Amino acid sequence: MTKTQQKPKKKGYDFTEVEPRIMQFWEKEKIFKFNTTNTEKEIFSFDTPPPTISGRLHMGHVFGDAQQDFIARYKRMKGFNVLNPFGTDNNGLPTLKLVEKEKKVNSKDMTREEFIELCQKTIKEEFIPQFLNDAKRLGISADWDIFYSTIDRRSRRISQKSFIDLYKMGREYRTECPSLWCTKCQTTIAQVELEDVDKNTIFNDIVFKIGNQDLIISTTRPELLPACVCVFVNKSDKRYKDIIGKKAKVPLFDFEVPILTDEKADPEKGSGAVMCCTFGDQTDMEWQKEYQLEIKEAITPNGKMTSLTGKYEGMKIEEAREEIIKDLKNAKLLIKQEKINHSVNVHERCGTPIEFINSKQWFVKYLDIKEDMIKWGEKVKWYPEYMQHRYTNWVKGLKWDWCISRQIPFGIPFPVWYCKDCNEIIVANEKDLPVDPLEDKPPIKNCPKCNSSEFVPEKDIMNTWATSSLTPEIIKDLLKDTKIYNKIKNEPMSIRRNGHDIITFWDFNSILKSQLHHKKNPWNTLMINGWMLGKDGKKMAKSRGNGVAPQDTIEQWGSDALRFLCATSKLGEDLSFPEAELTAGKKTITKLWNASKFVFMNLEDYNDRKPEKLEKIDDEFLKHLDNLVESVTTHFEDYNYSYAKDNIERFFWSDFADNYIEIVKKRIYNESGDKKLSAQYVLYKSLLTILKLFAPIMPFITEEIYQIYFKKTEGDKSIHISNWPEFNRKAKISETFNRFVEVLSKVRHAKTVAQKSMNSEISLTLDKDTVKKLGETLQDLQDVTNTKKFKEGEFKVEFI
RNA sequence: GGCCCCAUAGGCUAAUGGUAGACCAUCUCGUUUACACCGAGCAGACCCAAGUUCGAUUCUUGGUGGGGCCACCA
Repeated sequence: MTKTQQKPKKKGYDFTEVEPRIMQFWEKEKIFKFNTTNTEKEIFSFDTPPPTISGRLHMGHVFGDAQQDFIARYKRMKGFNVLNPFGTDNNGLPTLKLVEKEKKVNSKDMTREEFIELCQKTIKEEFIPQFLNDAKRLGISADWDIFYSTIDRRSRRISQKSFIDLYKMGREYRTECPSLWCTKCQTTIAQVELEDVDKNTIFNDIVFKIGNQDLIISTTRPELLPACVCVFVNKSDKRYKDIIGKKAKVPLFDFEVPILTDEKADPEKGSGAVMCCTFGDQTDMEWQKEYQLEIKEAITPNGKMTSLTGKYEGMKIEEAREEIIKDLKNAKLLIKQEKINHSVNVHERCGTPIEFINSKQWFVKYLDIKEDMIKWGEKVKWYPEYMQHRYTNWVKGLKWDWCISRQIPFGIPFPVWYCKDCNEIIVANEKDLPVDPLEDKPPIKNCPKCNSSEFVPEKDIMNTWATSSLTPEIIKDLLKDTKIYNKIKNEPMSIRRNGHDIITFWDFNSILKSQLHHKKNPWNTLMINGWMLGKDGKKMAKSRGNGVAPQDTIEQWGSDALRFLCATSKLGEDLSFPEAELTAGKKTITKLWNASKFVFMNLEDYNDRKPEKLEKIDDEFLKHLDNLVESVTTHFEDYNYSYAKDNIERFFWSDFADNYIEIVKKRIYNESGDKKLSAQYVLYKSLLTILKLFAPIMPFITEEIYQIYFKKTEGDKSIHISNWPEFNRKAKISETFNRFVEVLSKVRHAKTVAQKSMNSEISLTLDKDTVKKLGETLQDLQDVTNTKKFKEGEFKVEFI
């Protein structure tokens, strides 16, 4: 191959070279560093839900993170001292599963300490660096030095302290009660971790005997027969009038249960008679409480039948169900089977139907303060506003206190021991935190109640949200040794941004904890983002194959283009991955590059001077620019990044590139002195303004252009810490500019219709009124339309 | 069953009590002092019904469709 055949050097904008370089520049120069010594500057702080690291950054992260970053960059340019920390969530089940899979280990074969160590090591070395790199590559402007993990020492300490404080406040209690239980994960789960799944099942009509009389009971769960404690019928149900108060014999198990009445027994459903087992479902539990029914446990925590079930003991739930059905058939006690489809509550992580298992669990008590919780939600500024309904509806629907204990080996332990003799609860001293009761000794030698010296450690760990709900505390604690700490420690953070799917998780729990601890909300504002859906309008999922990997998109289109796409939909709304926006974004980037190149080609003799007097059309254009700045600023203030983007984009393409540049071309080429200088001044100023307005959305291209052309004259190290453009509220737009553009487009139309080129020479006739309106700008109009002969009269375009 | 959001051209979206503005795609024409990742231009849309109104895409109610949350689910 000869030298002449070498690949020609790319002359356009090459994001593959620019973006990684700019990314390194930001990091090296610490452009996004939170100033911890300047206590004067107003702070704008972000509390972001830390992503669970279970692989690489995905589109879901990108969509929300990008939207937050638009705001972070805007606020920074607005002059705020922006606190934009970054955290990762890795103290829960997903991390446990990930590490077990990745390291091919079983957590049960290891001590808790060993496993936690392995988790932290694996996550820290193998997952977090890659994840953070992806986030940096997207241009997330976080201060990477302010970093936490929800399992690190600090988080463990804060989480345990929160537990102890709430316990001392009387907000936490431990009790034996039926809890939502996953027999696969072998842990209690919270209401919010449930998912509905439609399942095909069989509705069985089973015969109970009342003396010689048959009573038909319909059930989907015959395996719970041994746990049956009574039968309910509806008072109004005439069929069963005579049997109320009598006893019914449970088939196969031959024990008798009373027949009671309750409004919840629906005569329309099944036979109208329902068996109550403790605990088959939530209604059973409510009945148990209401009627003080005996508690019978048919299922063990690992999903097997108990000794109560006699010959079925040790079978799995499904096996026992099949066996019992078989035995009922043989005994001729099963008279009908009907296939039905009903929805079942399952554990969202593993899909296992949940059971209610009686066990000792820790709870945060909050059902008594529902009214307060609703009020606290009202004090937050919600963007968009309607998202508050989701919070309020959730609080209104709460039926359980918050069960915060989990029976998994990995997580933050309860800082609790129990007296072996009297069960007295011993909590750790605050100064010893974090502790692991399995390893550490209790803070006292003898039980204060019974003087016993033997203690049993609590081996459960706390639910991950018990910790994640404390991220504002964790973030503040990271800054404990800095000058700025006093300024932030008692103030709510400025904003939390997260997806609408976790309003009931993080937002709710965070508000609750902050209010209980400090009687204050954790932040002033909530910014709720929607989801990035697949191209088919459905949630991106591996199983659907509609996922798009951000790494691929960035490689092919660049981060700016991907961010541009993320700015398409309104705040809070879901977006079906609009591939066309990548094209639009890329075009805009190229156009910015070329327009800048053009502007500076013509500014070589400019030297940053301001003309004595601006040409009329230039002055008018600046007023338009002023209006643009005003509207874009307003939109960003309301977190309406999509409107902001739309406004800038339109102005840049249409007003600036297609019109203004064309208008001043001739003047710049042919004139000198103020006439030329006026155009140069406005080109410089308007291009800089456009770049600044675009900077929050497309940080890389705007930084590159700034560095090449503007840095020398403007002086700021980076466009992202330069000042946001000011606007003049008095900028009233006269009719001149609009009339000018109107005539221009009419001439262009005429040329198109005549199939002439845009710079074909013409003879132009304009009416008197238009000429008057155009005033001094007439010459510019003649230049841009390439008018060689001009006269007054009825509008006409003639070709020469 | 209760609640929330959405419904505009082929796709994605905007504004508005007086019938709608972009962008992508299509089509036509043009193209050399920034840009064929270009320019100019044509064509194309307010889910249905009732009500309020001089007038509704916009407000109200109901319906239909899509998304979500909650409850029920023997």
